Amino acid sequence: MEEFDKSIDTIVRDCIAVRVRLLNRAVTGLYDDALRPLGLKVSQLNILVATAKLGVARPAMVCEVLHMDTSTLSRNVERMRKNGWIETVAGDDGRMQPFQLTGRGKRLLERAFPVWREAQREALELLGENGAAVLSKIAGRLGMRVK
Amino acid sequence: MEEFDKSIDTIVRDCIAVRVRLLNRAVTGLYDDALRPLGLKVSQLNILVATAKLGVARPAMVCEVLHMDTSTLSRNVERMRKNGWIETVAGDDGRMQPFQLTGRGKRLLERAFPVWREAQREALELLGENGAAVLSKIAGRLGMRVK
DNA sequence: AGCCAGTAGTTGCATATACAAACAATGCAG
DNA sequence: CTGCATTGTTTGTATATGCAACTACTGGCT
Repeated sequence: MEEFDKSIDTIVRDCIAVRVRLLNRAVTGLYDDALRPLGLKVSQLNILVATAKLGVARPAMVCEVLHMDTSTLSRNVERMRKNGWIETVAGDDGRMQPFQLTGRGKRLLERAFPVWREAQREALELLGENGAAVLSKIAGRLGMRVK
Repeated sequence: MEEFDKSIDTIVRDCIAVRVRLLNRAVTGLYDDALRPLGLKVSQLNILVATAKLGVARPAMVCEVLHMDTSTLSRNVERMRKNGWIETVAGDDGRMQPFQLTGRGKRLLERAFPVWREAQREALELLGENGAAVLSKIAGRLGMRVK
């Protein structure tokens, strides 16, 4: 077999990025489908949850926890602010743009919880208990610790 | 503790989507960083590899293997066609838009291979042998089989 | 006070992603 | 052989994502 074909087969057989991205599309779709009736996407749910957990959240904090680019979050926050789910609050340092949940955002989260649980059940079925455990360990390795 | 806070903690502690998406960002970044000097993104590499493997690829086939929306692929293909990496070929069925690698696309893939290997090494370090094995099993469960 | 390096966020640009709707070609039912 | 359901792809629209460049603010150094 040609050298080229060997390389291709290696990538097809082993590439971690292909699999992670595939899994991401599948799992994201699972949650997005479930949340669609609420007009919410799982990406936004993640941010709402992080905000709820933090009380008053600063963009840099959320980005660090979620390994997300600040520009990505910036636009997400803007959309969610427009939706009335979060509101910016004044901070002592003028550079910061801290934000927190609104009452409406909190009510949305309450409605989202049972929906999330069902999607979570399906995702767990896909990954298996072991898969979920391994995933948690890897995520922890990436510094995802939310106390 | 309030019911609301319990729900939030449950999501923070267990949510599979958060972790999968976090891992996706981290791993995609790893490969994208490595491939940047080639002007190539890992998403495009995936498609080039699939195309190389298939010889003549039809959008629907690639989408099925990668669990990707056809519209997503459509735009990717268009970009890569503009870059001269792939070319559309005539098919017997007029609805289909089959495509294949160009010489230039093949040469790009050849140059990409050693770069991929290095990113793959880093990704493997992040996931661990066990993590990679578990991931493969899950991906297989999603129907990712490329013979 | 005034400059400047560092820090926090936002904006410009490009790609990635998906749902829904439009489009195009096929093939079958009558 | 004509209408129509089916199939394969593209387009419209919206969100997600990240790099690079920019803006805004702070705090220290002089």
